[in-house]
Amino acid sequence: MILDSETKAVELPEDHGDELRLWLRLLTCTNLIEGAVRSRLRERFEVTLPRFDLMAQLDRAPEGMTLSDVSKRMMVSNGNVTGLVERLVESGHLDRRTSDSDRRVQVISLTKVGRAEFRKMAAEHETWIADIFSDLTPKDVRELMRLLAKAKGSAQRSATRRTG
Amino acid sequence: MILDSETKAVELPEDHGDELRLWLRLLTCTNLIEGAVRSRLRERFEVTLPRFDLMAQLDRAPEGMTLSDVSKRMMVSNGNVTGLVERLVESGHLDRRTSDSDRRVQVISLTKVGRAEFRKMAAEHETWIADIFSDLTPKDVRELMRLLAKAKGSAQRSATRRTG
DNA sequence: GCCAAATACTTGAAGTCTAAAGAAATCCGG
DNA sequence: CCGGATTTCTTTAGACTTCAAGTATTTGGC
Repeated sequence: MILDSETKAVELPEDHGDELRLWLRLLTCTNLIEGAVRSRLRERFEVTLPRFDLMAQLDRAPEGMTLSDVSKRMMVSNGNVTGLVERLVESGHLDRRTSDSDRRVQVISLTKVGRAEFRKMAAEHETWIADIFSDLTPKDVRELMRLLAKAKGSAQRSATRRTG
Repeated sequence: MILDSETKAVELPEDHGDELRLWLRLLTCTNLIEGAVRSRLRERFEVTLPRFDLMAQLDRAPEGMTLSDVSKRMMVSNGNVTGLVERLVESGHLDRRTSDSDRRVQVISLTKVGRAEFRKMAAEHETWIADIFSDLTPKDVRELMRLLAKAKGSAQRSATRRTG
């Protein structure tokens, strides 16, 4: 057995328990925070997390974004964005117009009302996040940023290996 | 202004941008991995992530779990678990029985088929996760585990402060 | 024992999400 | 400039999710 393991003559089931535990912890951590943010958004502003996220994307793009861009940025399906935008246009938070140069493309942007509401929510949202992470030192934050960036890169390369 | 800032006589808007960026990175990282796992589960086993997660919980509890326990562990609502279990019982992966000691309680457990199928999926799942994190050194993994544990604790204390 | 409170679960309405198929417009090789 | 490939978006079916309200059961104070 030791020989096998050293020579790699046969594939023994390797132990990947640590990676699995890391993944579960990452997931738990994210779900915990996501749940807190979700319920606070609902309580304080009666808005859902997906709507807030969509508005956050648009707040950074004053000239608007196409649905495809939003879809990529938010890492959700195209069809999902269609419905989400539908409801936000309906409620007066978003404007939507067909691109002049390409009639397939829909460009969406925040309305004045939408932007004002988002800014109010975002300011408070930022304090929630700060409170949630308040036990972390600045060094912890930097270190987490660094390691998560590395993990993200690793995951992306893994995805590339899979799909080509 | 400097005086104000030092004496804390007035509340200036503090900069929590780092924490916000950390949260966004955490979310991106998790979504990326979750998406990869989701599509692989679908491709290889035609199973959804929530079903896999539920079976994973039950695999660790040979004697079964109550719906409430599952709900807490998975951090999802009770109503959600009801539907999820419904479909897995339907497909023959889960057994469900009413507790003898408390007729409000439903105890669910994996069927023989369900357990066998899960074990097969879990083995492969573990290799996916290992591949996704393969650029991380063992030290990176340990460090991430430590920092995420700290972040989790911080988030939990934050939630406690909010709800009492 | 009785009854209010708490607990465990289900149901219902609305929203979010995916994958897959379809419609419309553009692109591009010939 | 034609026609197939590609891109962008919508639609559809089915699953998942939350919250809130409702049902059944147990618990605990009296």
